[in-house]
Amino acid sequence: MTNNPFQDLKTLQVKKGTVLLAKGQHSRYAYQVVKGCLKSYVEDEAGKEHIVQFAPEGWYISDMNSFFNGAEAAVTIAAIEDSEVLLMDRSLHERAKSMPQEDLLQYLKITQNNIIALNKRLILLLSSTAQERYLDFITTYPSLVQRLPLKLIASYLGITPEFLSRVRKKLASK
Amino acid sequence: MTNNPFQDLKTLQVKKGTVLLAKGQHSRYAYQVVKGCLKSYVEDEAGKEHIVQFAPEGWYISDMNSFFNGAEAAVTIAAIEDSEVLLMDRSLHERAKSMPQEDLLQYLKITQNNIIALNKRLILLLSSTAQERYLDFITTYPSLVQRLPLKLIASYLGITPEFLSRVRKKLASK
DNA sequence: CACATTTCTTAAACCAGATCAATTTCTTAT
DNA sequence: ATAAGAAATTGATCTGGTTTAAGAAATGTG
Repeated sequence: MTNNPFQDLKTLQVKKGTVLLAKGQHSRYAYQVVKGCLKSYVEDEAGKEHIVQFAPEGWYISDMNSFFNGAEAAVTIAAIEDSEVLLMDRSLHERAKSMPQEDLLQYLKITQNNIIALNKRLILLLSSTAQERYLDFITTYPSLVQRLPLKLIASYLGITPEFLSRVRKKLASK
Repeated sequence: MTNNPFQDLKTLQVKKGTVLLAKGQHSRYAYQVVKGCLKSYVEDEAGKEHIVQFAPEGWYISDMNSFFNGAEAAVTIAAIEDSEVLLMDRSLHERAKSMPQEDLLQYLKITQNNIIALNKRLILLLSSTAQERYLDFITTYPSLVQRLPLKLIASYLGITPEFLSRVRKKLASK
């Protein structure tokens, strides 16, 4: 995002694997990724990780319910590459109240795009097979396919790495 | 929602089954439900219906990508009960640009709550069994459980009516 | 009221995707 | 370079949920 409505942000360098927000914590920050890539995820009872979101360069990531409403974070946010992130403090969000109209509208726009993306993902999960979701992923996020380990993509798609491997094999044989 | 930022809305009475927005159309309106209940859904290749959202009294429903960005609607919106809805015209949304700060913030808040709910649903779909999702549904939307046919709830949960029936039988036997 | 239509349930066969376990790449650090 | 761990593939087996089909219960409608 050029022309960021939040100008006075602190930069943070994090190593791959660093946890920026752990489930259950109260989130003080939202993160904008300048370089590298973050993920947010939940763990089920069996300890299996399910990826909610990837955030490569230019993307925001946070636990919105925690960041906006002070709730306990439902997700964990961690770096999957060495990354550089901008910290957007809750107080900055509070300051939205006194933000210029134009910045507020841009903020609103970002939020709306977020909803649109979430809705698309929801529809895919509800109505498509694993193969269809994978095909959508590689066309929607071609650069991420190159970059991310397949097991993370599988987790995002809601399938096991083993099954993704089979899906890919089947696609390759065509 | 009390204190609606959009005051000058037109009311519409619709019979059960009425389609307010069909997939592929350009959505002119977002709908606020005053009475009754709407649904938005997609159909897969097999013609099976998958419910994206229910909108009972007080809820908003629209195809955001169509409403905000003029895209073709991905979902169909229809009444599942005789309903009364408020029409929020695109032009009203455009007028956000000249909206008082306070109204814009309220608008933003609604949008953020929407994201939070979508995220919760996504996490449930990714990490829970059909039974867990049903249990969450009956605690989160107890009034809808009374009111809606089970086959619609099954569609919302991402399972077949037959399997929901089995889940309920299993739960009842405890 | 009776009849039609839709909804809900039950059961058996079936399938997409999971699990478990072993093997083969691919990374990464030393 | 090489060792060691992590990622990816493959095969065998299993399971949560689907499909198909049929009957039972509820709901609407002339």
